[in-house]
Amino acid sequence: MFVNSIMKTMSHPKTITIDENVVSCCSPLTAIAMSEVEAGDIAQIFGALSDPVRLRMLSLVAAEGEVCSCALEEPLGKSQPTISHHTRILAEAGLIIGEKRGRWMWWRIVPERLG
Amino acid sequence: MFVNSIMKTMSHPKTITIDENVVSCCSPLTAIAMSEVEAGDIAQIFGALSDPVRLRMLSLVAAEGEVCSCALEEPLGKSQPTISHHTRILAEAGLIIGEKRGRWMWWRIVPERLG
DNA sequence: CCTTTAAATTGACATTTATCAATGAGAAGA
DNA sequence: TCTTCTCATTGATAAATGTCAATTTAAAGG
Repeated sequence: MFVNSIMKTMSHPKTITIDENVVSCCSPLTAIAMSEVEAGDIAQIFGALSDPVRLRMLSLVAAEGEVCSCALEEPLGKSQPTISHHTRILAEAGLIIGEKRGRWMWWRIVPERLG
Repeated sequence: MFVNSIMKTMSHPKTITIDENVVSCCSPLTAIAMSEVEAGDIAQIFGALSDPVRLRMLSLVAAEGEVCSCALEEPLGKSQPTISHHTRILAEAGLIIGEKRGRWMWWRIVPERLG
């Protein structure tokens, strides 16, 4: 239910029709793993989503539509530098985008990424 | 494109109709963040997916249908204890399931989780 | 039993990560 | 210009993570 989309980037199942009795468990695999580069790219996105504070942050930004950095400190119970740290990680993963207006930094989700 | 499914577990956007001029950027948010418990649960799943080795491992298991632990060492270039470590994390996140047959541990994906 | 084999566990270590206090940089207003 | 305010950056620290060598556990087969 959760990870549907990611698996589409992986190779498709292959039905192996070789005689099961002959193939020992440790014979080389017929499939080739996802490339290291691709795996690293995708892992970065999942890494951004692997922290509870960032998930709650995302849920707030998604619910509000647009949120100022300073408004996130109180509901998340984290210091200003920590909020800045997490917004940066989400932004670097392309999940949110920020716009500075005057003194304030406004964040919103990137819909193509978080649909 | 990647994270569609997760966002459905987050609160829905609310249209705020309060006078924009009055609301300063740091007034309290109207939305409530995802609970810490829920965020922790989801973060665990994303955490399992946030490592390149585990993503490549998943791609191999998905492609082969069923893979023995020992068959993963060579294509992933990791030691036996490291493979065991990663299969355990994927299994604890409910993404794969293992079955011991004789000496061998066979892994397959949990389709309801990775569909 | 004893040996062999596959996997899990333990212990150690280097790297990464989350956090905050302190400081720096840029914008707005008096 | 001077002060205030918001955010970013730096530095420090504790905790978590990925990795492997060594050991233990468990299953098969003499």
